Amino acid sequence: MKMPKADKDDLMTPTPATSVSGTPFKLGVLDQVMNFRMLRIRNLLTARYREETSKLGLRPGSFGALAIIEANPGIAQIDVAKVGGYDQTALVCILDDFEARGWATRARDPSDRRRHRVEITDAGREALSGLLERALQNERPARDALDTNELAALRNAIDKIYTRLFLS
Amino acid sequence: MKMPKADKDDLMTPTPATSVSGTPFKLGVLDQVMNFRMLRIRNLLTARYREETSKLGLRPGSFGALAIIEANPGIAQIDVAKVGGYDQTALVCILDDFEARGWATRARDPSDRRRHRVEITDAGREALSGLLERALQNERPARDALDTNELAALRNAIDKIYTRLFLS
DNA sequence: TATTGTTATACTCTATAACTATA
DNA sequence: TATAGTTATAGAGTATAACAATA
Repeated sequence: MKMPKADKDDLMTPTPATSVSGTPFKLGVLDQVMNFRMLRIRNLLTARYREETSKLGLRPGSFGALAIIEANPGIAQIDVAKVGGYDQTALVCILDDFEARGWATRARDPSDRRRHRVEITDAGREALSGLLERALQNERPARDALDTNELAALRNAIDKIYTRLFLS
Repeated sequence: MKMPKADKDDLMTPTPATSVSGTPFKLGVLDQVMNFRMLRIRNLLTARYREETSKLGLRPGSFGALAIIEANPGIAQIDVAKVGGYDQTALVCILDDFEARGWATRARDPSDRRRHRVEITDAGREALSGLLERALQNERPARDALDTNELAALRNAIDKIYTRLFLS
């Protein structure tokens, strides 16, 4: 049976066998898949963070939405959805929650009354600051695994990929 | 209001503003969060692949499970779950599906009759080959965005982080 | 007619607990 | 008593369609 091989396969040396209760297991062809490698560390990075924020009753994506609202005063809901990659209907729940917490306000746009201008409040900014701190603290171990050059290289590679994928 | 800053912040130059229908929007503090950057490209990478495989009736994780079974002949279900990071009950459905398709077999382990030894079939290997090809084809644009050195640096950084996170 | 926001709904994924058979 | 596998079920997340208000 023939298995396809990744391009530049020589760069893709196998991941150390995953050890479960002393016995080593292999990942097989998954070693060739870059997306799988990224998935694993993302799952590890996100698990604890999700656990913490869900205790606060926050939906996944709340942090991102709040950050986008803070950075773009008066942005319309639909643009928050587009920028953050959310479903528009999911945002309705998130913003209902933000209003209930006093983190953001909705107001009709006078120049286009279909639109709701969304603004962050001072309480929202304070909450955002706390959420950012948690997020940074959460990925601290990942950052600390790399030296300055390695971190810069990772950042460079990720942004190059994003630019390529997003613009094509 | 004070916002916390990421360590090594100087390396984290802002992402180019995301343009939606001509208007540029900012990502604000999200620029500092490495996990957010990785999330965005992973979502882009996975979207099309998920779409294709779900048309085939495959559950998310089927590719990974099949690869692990292929690489570890006779592995027990619970070890597939541990290695791949799956919920054990989710694996039951995945393996039921594999058996129905003739991709894998389950058999009692004579030395411990609680365990099911899982083996891939020739048809399963063929299916795995096709899934791998799709996965590699899917991330081709991401690989092509990087030169040889950049790809090696990305791989190095990801594996260093994984090793650190997994062993701590 | 198209767009923004909303509601309702259905479908999927995940997590939990309970059950069996084996050790 | 603990483990491997299974089943059933409830909860959360996501996606879809339909609707009201506005352009």
